Order: sequence, then C-alpha cells, then structure tokens
Amino acid sequence: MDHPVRVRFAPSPTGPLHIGGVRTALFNWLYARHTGGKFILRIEDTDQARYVPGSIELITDGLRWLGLDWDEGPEVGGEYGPYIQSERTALYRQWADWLVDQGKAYRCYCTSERLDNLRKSGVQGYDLHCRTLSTEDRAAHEANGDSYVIRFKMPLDGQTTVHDLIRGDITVENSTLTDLVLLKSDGFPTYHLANVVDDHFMEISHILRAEEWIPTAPVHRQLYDAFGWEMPAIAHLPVILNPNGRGKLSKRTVGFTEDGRSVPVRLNEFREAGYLPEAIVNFLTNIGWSFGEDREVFSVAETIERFDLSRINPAGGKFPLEKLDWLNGVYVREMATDKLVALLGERLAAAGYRVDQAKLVELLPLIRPRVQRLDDVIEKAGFFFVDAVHPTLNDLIQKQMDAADTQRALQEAYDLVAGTDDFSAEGLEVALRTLSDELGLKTSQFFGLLRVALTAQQVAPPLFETMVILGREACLARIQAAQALLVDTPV
RNA sequence: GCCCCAUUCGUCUAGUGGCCCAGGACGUGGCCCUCUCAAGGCCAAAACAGCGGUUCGAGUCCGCUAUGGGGCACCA
Repeated sequence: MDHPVRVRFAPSPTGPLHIGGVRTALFNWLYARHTGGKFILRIEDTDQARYVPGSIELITDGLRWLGLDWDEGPEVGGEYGPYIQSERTALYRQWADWLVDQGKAYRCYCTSERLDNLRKSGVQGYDLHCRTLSTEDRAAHEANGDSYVIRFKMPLDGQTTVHDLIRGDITVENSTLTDLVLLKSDGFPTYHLANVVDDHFMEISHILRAEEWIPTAPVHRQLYDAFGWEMPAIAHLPVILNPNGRGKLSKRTVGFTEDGRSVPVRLNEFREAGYLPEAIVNFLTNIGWSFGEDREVFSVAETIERFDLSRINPAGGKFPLEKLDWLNGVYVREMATDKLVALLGERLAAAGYRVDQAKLVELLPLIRPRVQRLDDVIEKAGFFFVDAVHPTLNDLIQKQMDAADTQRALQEAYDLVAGTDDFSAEGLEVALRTLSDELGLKTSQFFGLLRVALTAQQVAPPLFETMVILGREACLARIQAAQALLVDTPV
C-alpha cells in the first residue's frame, strides 16, 4: 500500500471544463503536489457521440490558466501513454476478451430495442438473458454475425464493500448490481472498463473523484477483483450544488442564485466575467476543504503544504458565488500594480476604450478598492478614456436645485478651475469647498453636480483626484459641455 | 420505485466525547470615516434537523424518522 502517489484527472472532451470538474482537478493536483507525487491528465473520449472537437485544448488551456500543471498527459507525454483513451482501444479489447476467456464476462447479443422494452416494462438493470445462453444459441448468433457487447458477470449474491478515504466503508448488496457493459458494439470500452484498465496500467495510487461516482465504486471493486488487480485507494469528493438548492451545479448549463442572478458554470465563463485564477483556486479550495486556523485567504503554496484528505468535508454544498466576488476583490487589491494594469487595460481595450497606460497606472489607486471583477474597471474608469461624456439633465441637477442654480454653480466652478494656480487634489478640494460655501450649497450638491458633469455618473471615484488625472483642459471642456446641455434643453 | 451518500448560523465552514450557553468567513443590519460609491475600523443579529439510545458527560458515538443530494444507459 505504499505506492508512490499517482493521481489523475480524467475529463471527457465534451466541451469546456465546468467548475465542478475544475474542483476535482484541483484537489487531485493539490494532493499530488503535497505528497510529491504525480498528477496525470487523461482524456476519456470513449463516447464518440458526445465528443466535441476542440475540447481537449479548452481543457488544457483552462488548467494551465489556473496554474494546474500535469506531469503526464496530452502535450507533455509520459511513460504510461497514450493518455487519450481512443488511442488505447486495443488494450481494452484485449482485457475484455480476457475476462470472457476466464468466464467472468460474456458476449451479449441483445438489441437496443429489446433493452428499451425491458426498461419500459420496469426491469432494473439487465435481465441476464445472454448470460445464460446455451452453447447452441451462442453459436447461432456468432454464425449469424450478430453484433454484440461484452457484459461483466456480476456476482448474484453476497455484498461488496469499498473503503472510502473520507466516508468510511460503503457496502452494497450484490443483488442490486447489474451485468454492466464493458465493451460496446462499436468496439469502444465503456467508462467502467477503460477507467479500471487505465488506472491499473497507469499505476494510479489514489482515485479522487466526485461523489456522483459513489455507486460505481463497488462495481469497479468487482472488476479489479476479476482482473486480480489491486484497487487504488479511493475517495469521493462532495459535489457542488446549485445555489438555489436544486441539483448539482456541475451538470447544469446555467445555475441561478436565489435572487435570480445566473451563476457561471464553465471555467471560461468565470474567466470572461473577470475572475482571477488565484481567486478561483482559493475559492474552490474552500469548498469541501478548509485551511484551518480560521483563515479564508491563503496562497497556493500554503495550500500545497497543508492539503490533506482528512480535512475534506463529506457533505455537498451550494456554490457561494458572493464569496467568490469578495475573494476576487481581495486578490485585486493585493495584486502587483503592473500585472493589474495589464489585465484592466485588456478589459478596457476589449470594450473599445483607447487606453493610456500611464494614466491607468496613475488612476489605479482610485479604482483598485472599487473593483471586484475585472469588468468593473469599465464602470469605474471608462470615463477617463473617452473624449467626452454625456450626462443627463436629470442626473446633473441635484436635489433642491434647479437649472439656474446649476448653471451658476458650473460657471463658478469653471472660473475656479480655469484660474487656479494649484491644480492638485488638495488645492482643488480647499478651493472648491470654499466655493461651495460661498454658493450656499451643500458639498453633496456641489460635488455631486461636478461629478456628474465630469463623469456622467452619479457614482464615481473621488472627485478631486479624478479631476487631477483628467487634467485641467478636460475638466473645463466637460464643465462647458454640461453648461451647454443646460442651455440647450428646454426646462 | 430500488440502492447509496450526506445533514452545524441565510451561505461556505471550524469542531474527531468534557476546552462549545458552538469559533471564523461571506452576506445582512448598525455605528465610525466620508464629496458619491467602495475599501478600512468597530459592533450586532444569526446554527448543532427531530426523536430515542450509549455515556458521569454528546454538535461529536449508535438507531429510527425527516430533509437534501447522487445513482440505477452500448454517457462519463
């Protein structure tokens, strides 16, 4: 039992990685890195019907983006390859045939129509029809060239127990197990066969997979026993549930929170929404596992040092999206300036803004605590990178003010901004506060109308710093534009 | 329907029989700061699903019930 640790993540190439799969990959990776073992990526593409071209690239790109590197697998190779199941079909066939030769499996000639009818009549599993075929009937089918599948002979009585590293023993009555298909009529293996054969020949030491696989664990135990192979240690990770409490998130295309907000499910959706890989990793680590010491925020290095199976919580949980938002904000606040500038610059550029890098560096302190997801930069700083803004009259005119008051205040502000010698945040603040008093306005009114004039937003970063970064000319132009708006619009 | 897994604040979790009239975090509410919004600081409300056992003692062990989830394919 003291094999070197070799764990694997074995997704099917049916599209982009979903967040549940990412969490499974992450835990496997953490376990490998913690133990100094190997993390293997294996592609389980045995269902030709569900194969989506390009999926493998999507999966590898996603893992790399998160920083989950694999020691063996597609693109990196390894001694146990190939790591794509469709390239290993001869192996599966060989071992399926071996089981038939040993009398532990059999050819089943049942048509899909017969199987459908069986299911419709309420039969669970397979009715063992071909298990008990006479030698003559079998020969007849062969002579006829009938297509067949290979089914496993499940024990009819007794019990099967599998030890789960985080749940303890799981025991089922063998009578509830069925003669599952190992090799399909198209010559491809089913998940069960391919998985067991590969885990054995790739010398996988620990299987860490999602909870939804628990029912197949006893089935796989039987398969290992039939082959006479040692079964890897196994642990089933809790599933991540949809926040609205209906079903697991992993399988859904869209999840929803209680207030109806849609929850991203695929990894690329998180990426597009402006979540950082570091935040996603930290976040996912906190679902079903906890760092301890009452800590919620920790680095990957710290996690690797501490990660172990004994701290895994067996209960499934809902996806706490709000916590991800918060955590992403934490990482945004801690990120190195040049890196953050690059990321935010990309977002702005993608949204069509002409980004001035130097200006972005300058204004970063203003928006950093206000950005949670990278996309927020557009709302917080977009107005810095346009030639003109377009406030509405309604936003411009503050509470308890009319157009004439507003016009006068703007004119005074214009004169001040145009004439002041001290165009610094401190200087502007002192001068504008004084002016606000002289005009008999509350600062919330005066600063509010200036904010709208300069940014076309009611909510924006601090006013005076904003003015400095905007520059005197831009400020004057925008104040003038606001004045023009007041004149041009009939009251 | 059958089988399996789980069950601590709204949510993610700590808790491995006495340190728990249950700790942290997100979220929520209040206060402070304040030119708006954040960030930050302080404070507050908020949970051991229920019932039986075992034990001197149970959130922690056992059973039943309830609830949630998963699985019952020539899909993984």
